[in-house]
Amino acid sequence: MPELPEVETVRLELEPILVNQKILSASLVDAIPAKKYQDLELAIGQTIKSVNRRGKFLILELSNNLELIIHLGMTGVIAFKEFEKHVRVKLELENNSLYFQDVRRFGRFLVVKAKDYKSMPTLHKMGPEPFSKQFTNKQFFTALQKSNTALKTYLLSQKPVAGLGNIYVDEALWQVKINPQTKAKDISLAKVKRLRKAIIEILQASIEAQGTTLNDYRTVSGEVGEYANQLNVYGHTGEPCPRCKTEIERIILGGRSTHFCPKCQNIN
DNA sequence: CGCATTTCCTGGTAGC
DNA sequence: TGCTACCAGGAAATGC
Repeated sequence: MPELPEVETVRLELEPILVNQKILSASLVDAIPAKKYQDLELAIGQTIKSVNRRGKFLILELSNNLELIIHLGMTGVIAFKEFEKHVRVKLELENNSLYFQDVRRFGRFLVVKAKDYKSMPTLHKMGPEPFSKQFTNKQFFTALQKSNTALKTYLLSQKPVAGLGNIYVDEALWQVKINPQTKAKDISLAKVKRLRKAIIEILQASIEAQGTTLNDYRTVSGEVGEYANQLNVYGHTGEPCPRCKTEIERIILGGRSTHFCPKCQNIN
């Protein structure tokens, strides 16, 4: 499930291939629901000026003050070769063709006016990038103070910081020994500082491993991400905690699988 | 408005 | 072999 490290891995591969290439055509194949594939015809004839990322969204800057927004959802994969099944978009470029595959249709591929994200509430209200100077201890603490929700659930909202999904939230909270059910506003400043640091370090380490492949995620060149080998709690239900050997528990929080060590991450 | 819950979607798999 | 039931989760939609 692509989160920030997986999307950044894809971005790093796309950037040198796409920048300064013109989009010659855009075709949709079984691209349903239509709402997730809007206005691609506006990209035809435009040149890709830059390949950026905001949280889990890829944002391709086009020459006519438009942006091509791509979200991989759960099963989105981008490549420069044909897929056998589940292709939704083909972009013909000058030097090659980009294909977007999405088995479960959670992904999006659409053109919007630059910086106009009103129709995309998550992107519109997204917190700072974790590697930016805007992501500070003060900002993070202030953001968390605003929410009465379980910390894990609030982190998944993308509001306090961008890019975290189910895997990296569980990993970061285990790293700093915070119970995922703790209310966001109850986290002390000292713990917020450690959590901020852990988030940055874990995301960085995963980018270096080209992300986490559990099932569908692939890099643009078709490789798997190797960070799955470094996960401590996600998907490790019933296995011993790498720190204290207590069995890792799995609960449902905000409708999502949540993995944690009941001893290390005891409610305080 | 905040927060909780439900919905979308399909392949893989467990159980029979 | 084939059927049903269930699970995975990011973001949007809906409900309260």
